Amino acid sequence: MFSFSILHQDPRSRARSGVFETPHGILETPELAIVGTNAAFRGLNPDNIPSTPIRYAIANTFHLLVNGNVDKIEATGGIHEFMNYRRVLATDSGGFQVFSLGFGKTHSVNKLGGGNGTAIFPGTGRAESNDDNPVNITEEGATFTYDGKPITLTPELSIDLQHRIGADIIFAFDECTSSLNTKEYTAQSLERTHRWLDRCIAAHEAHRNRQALFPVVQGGVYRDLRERSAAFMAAKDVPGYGIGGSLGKTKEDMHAILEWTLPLLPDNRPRHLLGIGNVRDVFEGVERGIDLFDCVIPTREARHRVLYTVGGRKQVRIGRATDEIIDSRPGSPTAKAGVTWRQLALWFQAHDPRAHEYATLHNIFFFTEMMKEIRTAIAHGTFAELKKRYLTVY
RNA sequence: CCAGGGAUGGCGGAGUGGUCAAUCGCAACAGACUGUAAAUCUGUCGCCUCACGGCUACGAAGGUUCGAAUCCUUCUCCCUGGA
Repeated sequence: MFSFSILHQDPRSRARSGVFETPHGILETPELAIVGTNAAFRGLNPDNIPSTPIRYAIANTFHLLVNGNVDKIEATGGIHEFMNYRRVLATDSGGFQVFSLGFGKTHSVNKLGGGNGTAIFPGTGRAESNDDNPVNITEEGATFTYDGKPITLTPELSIDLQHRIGADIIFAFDECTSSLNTKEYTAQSLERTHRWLDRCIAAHEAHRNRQALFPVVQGGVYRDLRERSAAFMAAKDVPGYGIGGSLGKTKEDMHAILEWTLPLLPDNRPRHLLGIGNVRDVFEGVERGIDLFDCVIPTREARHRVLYTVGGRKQVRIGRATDEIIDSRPGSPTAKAGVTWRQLALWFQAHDPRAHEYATLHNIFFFTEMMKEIRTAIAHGTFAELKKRYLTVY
């Protein structure tokens, strides 16, 4: 169970394609997980999930917990059954929420960039201390205030919840740091995340044949911390790895982080770059040896009327709409249903749920096709050409 | 025909003598979004100008006033009751 085989290695980069065996079938890599935080893909009618080309999905332990879904999932016989999705599925540990509902919230930072500017919630700007963090992080775990009530997530609880949820791949409970944190804080956090990892591994021992536990490399933008973290995790007997945390303020930062850490991880294990990416980042990640990704972009931007096409990102606007089918390639959901740019724009205008449905189906199709092309290109030794082709418009 | 009510920028709908080119919502337009606090958020949104500023505007025409989307008169149209 959970064996990973590399099928093709790109001769000109660290890109590789492979297969990861799981209880819900083989996961061909590289692949991008579609995010279904609360055991549902936002915008999609659950009835459509089986006919979707999704081969990898990720849900979220924290959100499933606070929404009262863990018990329901357990009662249904697991998350695959619960969400009517029978392929490979992961759950995030809730570690990202330690950041996104805590420091990230008060300082309007995301895991990329330097805070503010792109964040939608007004923040207080730069802060060096962690004192005003609404999430209280201690050695034991992290305490959130949710609906006025405290909720404490510990490594043991996160793992137990993830057992009950039943995804194929689960992530260790970690703290995701941001670029606003100091190196001192990042180092402390990193050490704590390492101690948490040992607790996660211990809590998971009895389930290791049923679910794959991936530790998450942290260390922010600091080379020595990243290397320390990667080395610490590489020494663990685990079926795969996550790369998480602050990936810096620029693309170069993210590339450097990958170049520092990936060579330190066992080559014969899949590496999942958490929360990334857009088209460009997927190519840059694959080129540096990333096998798995997950990102809200395909689904979120679809709801925000951005569609991904072979010609680049395009916003759905009635003023630019044509009577062309959105994507006429084989397997395209908009081709199958005959959805034109104009039709989709009219649905958005009327707040018709089909707008979200087809925009989301389309973006999922686009990213799924792109990942397929990446795998094929790696097999044929043409990854560099494919990357170049995509990056002229992305 | 009588009695009421109403006509505001693409639409809905505030405003009821000056601080009104006119709150707000929708639509439109230009964007943002990277382990989902996100069907969200930011900006523009009468015309001319980079801007200062100018011009035309609140059904129509007159009038009162230093000043009117706001008050008065007449007209046009719409809605609700009653004949």
